[in-house]
Amino acid sequence: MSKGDETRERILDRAFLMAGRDGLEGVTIGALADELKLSKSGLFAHFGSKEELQVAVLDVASSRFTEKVLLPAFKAPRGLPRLERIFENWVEWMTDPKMPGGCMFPQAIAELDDKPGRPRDALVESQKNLIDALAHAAKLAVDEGHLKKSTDPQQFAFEFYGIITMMNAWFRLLRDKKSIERARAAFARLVSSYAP
Amino acid sequence: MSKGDETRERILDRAFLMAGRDGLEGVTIGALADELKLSKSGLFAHFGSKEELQVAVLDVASSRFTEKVLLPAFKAPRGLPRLERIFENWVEWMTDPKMPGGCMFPQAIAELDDKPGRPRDALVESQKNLIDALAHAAKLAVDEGHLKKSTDPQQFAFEFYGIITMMNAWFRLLRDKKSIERARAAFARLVSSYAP
DNA sequence: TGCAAAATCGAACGGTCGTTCGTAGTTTGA
DNA sequence: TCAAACTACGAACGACCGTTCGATTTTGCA
Repeated sequence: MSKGDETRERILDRAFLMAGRDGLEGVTIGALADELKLSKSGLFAHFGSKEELQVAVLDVASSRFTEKVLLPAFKAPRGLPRLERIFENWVEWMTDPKMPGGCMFPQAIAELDDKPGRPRDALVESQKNLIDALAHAAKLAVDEGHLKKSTDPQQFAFEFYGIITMMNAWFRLLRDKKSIERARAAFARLVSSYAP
Repeated sequence: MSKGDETRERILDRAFLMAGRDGLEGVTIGALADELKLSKSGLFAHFGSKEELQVAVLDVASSRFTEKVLLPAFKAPRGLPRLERIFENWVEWMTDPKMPGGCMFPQAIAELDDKPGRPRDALVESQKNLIDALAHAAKLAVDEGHLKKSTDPQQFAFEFYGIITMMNAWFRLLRDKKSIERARAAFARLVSSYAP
């Protein structure tokens, strides 16, 4: 890997954390350069525009999410066990102390939902992929007979994601660790209400 | 009402809308002054600091929410009918075309959750009040025999709010009108899974 | 080892940010 | 009616924003 690519990775690694704390718009070229002891112009040259930097950060975030939450769950058998693994991995991701500012996606969604552009497009695509992956896992659970036949996988994914989203909001804003147990209870109830 | 108070209301009314579109941090003194054809300094004098302006906007938002979503629901009989009214009022609030940028709370939560200060405190308090109001309405539904006795009202409020939050995210980011129907379906399932 | 290419830098740009201050105009109550 | 209080203004501030550009250093291959 060339020196330039190495630097680029270092930048994105830091930007990824910063985005969780301060939002995508809060990832500032100057602040980023300071933290990494680079010059503003040197850092800037790696991306050419702030918009490209944001897209790159979003790409990093979604590939890390896939790597930490989705892929490991494939080691669990398809169906309910895999859904449960996704859930637990996701909880861990959202509360990971190595990401003190938390996951950047909720913030990015709020920031970009009314702001057309390449970053928004990138976010929409990654969120659609995520939802599809969830719905697919739910479909497998139906096929395995773990969820009842009439289950709408997209609806299941919607409710699944909603529980996680709510947990994150309470956990971050209210600093309420009970939110994790609440989320687990909600997930259990979700699963049982779709039971065959 | 004095002239000054009138101006202050005009400012907050516009700021309220702007915050839904651009976030609390995006409510800029300069942009706000331009839209209202006021001078920056004239507008600024009404609040004394940006932080105070943010607190004022948050206060406006939570009192409008109470007025539009919670209070009208008191006309419905306590218990399930009232919960359903809250839900429908809330859906209307979230998708109100008179608030083109949507509700500012999800954005404010994401923005402020890692940023200590008076705006965060104001937001936390208003969100706690909201949750308590929801939990109280759920408690009444238990008392009325509309939900089973073992129902944890706070847990019910958590899941209720989660459905709304998810609906909002999909509706805003994916521009998916189906999200409203998904939310209604999720709410129905929530209620039925807590049925006595 | 030499040299082109790649990477990084420093200085400067116009713009916008929140904020301060002295001043002018307008409302309001005695 | 008249002065005091209130309201709004314009100009300027230092700080930071993203971005440009030419110079300088570092890298990696022939």
